[in-house]
Amino acid sequence: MATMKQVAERAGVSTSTVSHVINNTRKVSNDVRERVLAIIAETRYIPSAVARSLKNDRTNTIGMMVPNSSNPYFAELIQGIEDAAFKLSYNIILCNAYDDPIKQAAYLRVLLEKRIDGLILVSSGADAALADLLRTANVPMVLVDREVAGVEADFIESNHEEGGYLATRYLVNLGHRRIGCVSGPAELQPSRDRVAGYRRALAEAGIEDDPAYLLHSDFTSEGGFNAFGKLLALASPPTAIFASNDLMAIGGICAAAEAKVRVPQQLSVVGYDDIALASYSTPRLTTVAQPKYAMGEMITHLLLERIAGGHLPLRRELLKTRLVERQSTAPPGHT
Amino acid sequence: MATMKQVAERAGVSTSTVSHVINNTRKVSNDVRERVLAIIAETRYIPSAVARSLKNDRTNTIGMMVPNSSNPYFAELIQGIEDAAFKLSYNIILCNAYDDPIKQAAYLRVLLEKRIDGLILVSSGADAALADLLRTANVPMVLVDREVAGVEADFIESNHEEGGYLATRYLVNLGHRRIGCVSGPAELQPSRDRVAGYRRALAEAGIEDDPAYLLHSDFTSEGGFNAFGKLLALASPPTAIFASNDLMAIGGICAAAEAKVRVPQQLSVVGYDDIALASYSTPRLTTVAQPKYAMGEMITHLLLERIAGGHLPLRRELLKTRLVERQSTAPPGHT
DNA sequence: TTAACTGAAGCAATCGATTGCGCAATCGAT
DNA sequence: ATCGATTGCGCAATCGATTGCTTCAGTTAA
Repeated sequence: MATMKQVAERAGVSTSTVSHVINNTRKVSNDVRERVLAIIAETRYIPSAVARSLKNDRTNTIGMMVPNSSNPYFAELIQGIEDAAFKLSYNIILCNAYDDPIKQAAYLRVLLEKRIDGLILVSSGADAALADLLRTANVPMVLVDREVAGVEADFIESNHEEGGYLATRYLVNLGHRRIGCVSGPAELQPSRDRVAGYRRALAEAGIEDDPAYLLHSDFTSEGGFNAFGKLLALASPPTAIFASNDLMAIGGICAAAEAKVRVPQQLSVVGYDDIALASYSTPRLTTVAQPKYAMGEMITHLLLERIAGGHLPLRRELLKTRLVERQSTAPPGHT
Repeated sequence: MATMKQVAERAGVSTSTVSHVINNTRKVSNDVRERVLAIIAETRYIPSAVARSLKNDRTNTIGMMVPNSSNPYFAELIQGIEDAAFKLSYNIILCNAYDDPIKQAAYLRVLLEKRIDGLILVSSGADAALADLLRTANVPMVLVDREVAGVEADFIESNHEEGGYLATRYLVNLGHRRIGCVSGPAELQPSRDRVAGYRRALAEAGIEDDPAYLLHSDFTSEGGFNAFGKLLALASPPTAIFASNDLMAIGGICAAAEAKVRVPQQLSVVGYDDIALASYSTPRLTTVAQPKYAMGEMITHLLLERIAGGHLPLRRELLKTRLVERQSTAPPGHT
């Protein structure tokens, strides 16, 4: 691979000049500029970002740590982020922590060695050491969905409580009284928030909340399948279920079908996230939409502001959710 | 951020020594080693991978270009790759080209500037310039699923023709004669291969293949929805449809439901890819499984061999597919 | 006692860019 | 013709590691 020095020699100029024609950073005579460009084309020279980064102390790279990019929610979120980043000429290094704090810490270390300019973290859990590392690394950072104890940083999430509330209230308004909830892992704050919203809607409707109707599961279709199976096997099963994400809802609908329970006629289901597939699953899924793409853009812009520096106050964004009515819900007893 | 030089000074040794204790690359007395390690811990020194890369000419980073990581097929493939890479201490820079050759070229350029050690490319189309760039960049590379004209590189894909054949033969064996096919974009070789397999199975069964039964669409659930809608609106609609990926199959099942066509009783559907959700969609989707995770591992290992160098012969791997029978298929006219 | 070794650690060049400083040539004005 | 201003470029230090070569002190053998 050609280097700038070689280009300079062949063009009979100094490396400064080559550098300046590449970066348009000071006036170069047309004559020389064209000569240099010709040599660059001829030698197929490609500047080294690593050398540049060493000098500049910027890599134009941002690290993105997520629990699992196979979850469409994260996949779609990543898209928004990556799109926005691309426009601003930043690249994304993607890391899947698989909800494993050890793996997360290992990745984080690598990201810091690679001198990422900023970090987007959807945490898979963190101990004191991690928080300490994060704090002293002093890398611009935005936290998404899950806060990290002991770390102060910009934080973005959608309003999970409101989402849970909207979903449940919708079911209540349809006339349901026996409303189950399949929540995500109990230790995750978003799960808890959604459950809180669920409870608020129940309370508001004067419905006593039956602990048997609340199950925790992981955020997978398999988890949803199993949890729905349990709820439907109850002596007095719910007539509606709020699932904490669309994957679980879809898995749950499968469980219902196998239990010969028809959705939405005998069981209404509301999901969460509004992944692309929700519009085309069978039946089309009523769900709480998180503005994923917009979130992705906002996350990116927030992070880049942080990177740009200045002493901005800590930000905390709570984005609105929205109920999308489709066909997995109906009044109870409907046929 | 502390530098190695600062660590060296505080420990009263030279940077060489610090470097050697960090990398375990030559003997250092216990005395000195411990002193250095103590200073490293105290100053929270983190070595700079960018400086190291400049010297070493290796970044331990591999670039991954895919059309769209929101497609669960790619998302799951990426997981396999990322997992394997992590174990071998490589990181992935993820790039979504969105089937846009311009964007792909722009990304590629950036990846080359960043001096990735290797490239995994699921191409979104390439012109001569791109092929030229790829060839002269001379970066270790493995192509996945889609070849690039004018570029010689290792190539991995699953046996799409066989997959199409397996799916269709299965439908034939169930007794179907009117079998539709919703293929992916016509310009993609995997789409064409799957269609070829479909045709082979039809021919083998002595079924004339009706051009009206073959539709092309993009690889999304929306595309599948629309295409199925058209097939079902035919005067003599198919009793079974082979969809070229699971997203399209799921979207198609939604279209069937809205057309009051019951799956599998009135319409059998076979998908392709076996994404995680296929097991839990309604009905559970019969599909052709691609060994995504294994492919991901193989891709990674192949690429790392390439990176390690030596003049290995060009490789070309065609992985076996497998039909997974679930509940979206049944004999025709079945009730 | 001395020459030959061995073990431990330092020196300094190097990787490929960026950029402040300085120099020479040309220009315009008087 | 002279002088200050302007234009166009080159020199060389620098970013933070890695590593071949050297040096120095302490051992061992003769």
